Amino acid sequence: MGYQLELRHFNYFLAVAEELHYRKAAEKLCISQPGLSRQIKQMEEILEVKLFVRTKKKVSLTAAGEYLKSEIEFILNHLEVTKKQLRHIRDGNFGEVRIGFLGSAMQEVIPDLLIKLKDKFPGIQTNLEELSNNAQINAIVKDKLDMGFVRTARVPEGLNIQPVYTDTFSVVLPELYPLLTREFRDVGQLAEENFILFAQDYSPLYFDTVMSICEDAGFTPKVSHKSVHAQTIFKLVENNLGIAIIPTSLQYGFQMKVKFIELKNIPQRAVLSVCWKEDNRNPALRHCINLLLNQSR
Amino acid sequence: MGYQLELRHFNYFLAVAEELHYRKAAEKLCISQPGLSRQIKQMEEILEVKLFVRTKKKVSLTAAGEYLKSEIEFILNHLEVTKKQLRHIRDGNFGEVRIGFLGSAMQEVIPDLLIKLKDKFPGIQTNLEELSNNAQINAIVKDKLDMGFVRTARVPEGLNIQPVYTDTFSVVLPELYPLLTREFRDVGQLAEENFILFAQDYSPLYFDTVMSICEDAGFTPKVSHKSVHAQTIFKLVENNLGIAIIPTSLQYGFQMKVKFIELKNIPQRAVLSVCWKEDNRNPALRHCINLLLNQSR
DNA sequence: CTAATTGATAACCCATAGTTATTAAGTGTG
DNA sequence: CACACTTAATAACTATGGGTTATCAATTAG
Repeated sequence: MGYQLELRHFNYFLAVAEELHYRKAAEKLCISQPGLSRQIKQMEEILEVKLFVRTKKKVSLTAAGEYLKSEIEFILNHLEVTKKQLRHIRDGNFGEVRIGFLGSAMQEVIPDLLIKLKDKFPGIQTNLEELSNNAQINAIVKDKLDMGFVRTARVPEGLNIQPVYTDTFSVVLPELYPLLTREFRDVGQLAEENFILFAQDYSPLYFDTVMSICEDAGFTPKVSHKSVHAQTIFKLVENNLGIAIIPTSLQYGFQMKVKFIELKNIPQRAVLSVCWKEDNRNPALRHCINLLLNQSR
Repeated sequence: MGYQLELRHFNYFLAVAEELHYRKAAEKLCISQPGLSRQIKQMEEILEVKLFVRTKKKVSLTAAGEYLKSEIEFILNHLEVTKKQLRHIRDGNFGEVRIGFLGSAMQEVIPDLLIKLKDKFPGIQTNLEELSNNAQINAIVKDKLDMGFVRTARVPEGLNIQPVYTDTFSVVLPELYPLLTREFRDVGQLAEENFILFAQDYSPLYFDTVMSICEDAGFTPKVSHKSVHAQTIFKLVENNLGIAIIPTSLQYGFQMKVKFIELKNIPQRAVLSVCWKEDNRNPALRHCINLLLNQSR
């Protein structure tokens, strides 16, 4: 009767909603099954809404339960972030920003940002994680990440995206490849080679752009290998397994027996963008974004 | 110890944060003061963060407490909205949309929307509230309102705005005013009259637009009265206390002894826009916005 | 000084979360 | 169909800890 909804109910509800099995959920929560049953029942009474359908050995969510699940996930995650921020504030820090990035952002943009952050906002903690374009965007939507460095043109509704670094492309050739830089005119000369590219699902935009570079030069490349790490690509090139086209800045920081020819005369550019959720409540994020966008102009 | 944060703590914390006085807060919560003291202390232990400073008869929030207050307010409000939505889903309804509006939106746009909603989504409940531009925008930012009908050009970051109805302006004159419609050429003829306008802080854009209409006609109007209700303005005009310039559609629905002359030949238009929060999680809102934006094109 | 605030502490009580034991109902096998 | 073996719900009990009252220490006001 005069009961009150509590966070405990939320955790119990989520466990059942995930397992769709009272005993298993109770085990996961380290409580007994009847206790769990009663709490869920109580929750339904408090909310005056049926959340689960128990029928013939099967537990399933009602429409309302489905909706509640996503909202509770949102609230509990928000709470976790808040707790973390609280500790940062207590320690005299301003907050934490969780940053996702593609490996290629580590060459220029991220070190720059970190140095400027340390200078202007020494209190802001950073938490870096290397992820694919899609993984970053999903994490940002779910508030698991505050911002991401991606190579993509379109993002879901509710996300903002701004270019922060524009790069030419370069061809990567084995060190002893019989073509001198001064003899190089355009990519068409490499039409017969095998190409090694970043995997399409890792960065669809990159993939399409490289294809368009080749098409502009009048051929369709034979793609022999796909990889997600620059190092792997360079290694393959070094071993004469093919050639590659990559964003120019990626060449720095590797010691490989390969040579680079920058494609200055084509219109395509590799654009690295920063992406964040419009309504992210993390105040430290705003400072980061401002630093990034002002420095690049 | 192995204590756990609960919603109860949130409500207690908010009461103390608002009253800044344990006894008064305890009274408001209908519990005893020692109980409240203990719960707050426990909360600080769980979070490992001091939330209040108790010093010499005065209770005040720490920086962390200040931050937590705003986050808890956000979470509890979100929870209330979720509960309401749950009941709508249970009742076979799709959800509830809380709509704010300026009085002038009630003539055309809102009745239209409500009829279409009833037709296409009979399950969506609406909750209408007449508010000023600013009050609406603040409420939308704080998730107290899902959408608003405003006359303004700029909105804070995170809000979307789209025009839904464009209107000419009309001059409002007393019924017996010695100027026939066919004699009317431009507003300049009314340069010597007193003007009655909507209050500037009620709708800054309207105010500026009317000023620009007069300036284009080569004079600066003498503003004698400001009001927030169309009815009041008409009443003042009826009693020869001045003349007005209003969005044309406002004239419908009133029985007043005034006449209207539409200003068809000036470029200014009164634009009514719909405004909503980009990341609003209310699924019913999307349907509303889609209905609105499709119908107006 | 005394009186009247304030929030914190201590000791107690009882509501209720969580327990164990059991039941009812469903599923599947031979 | 009887059988074992699930499942979640129910009943009765236990004990944690939220809320209570009584009191204290500290500050402020007169």
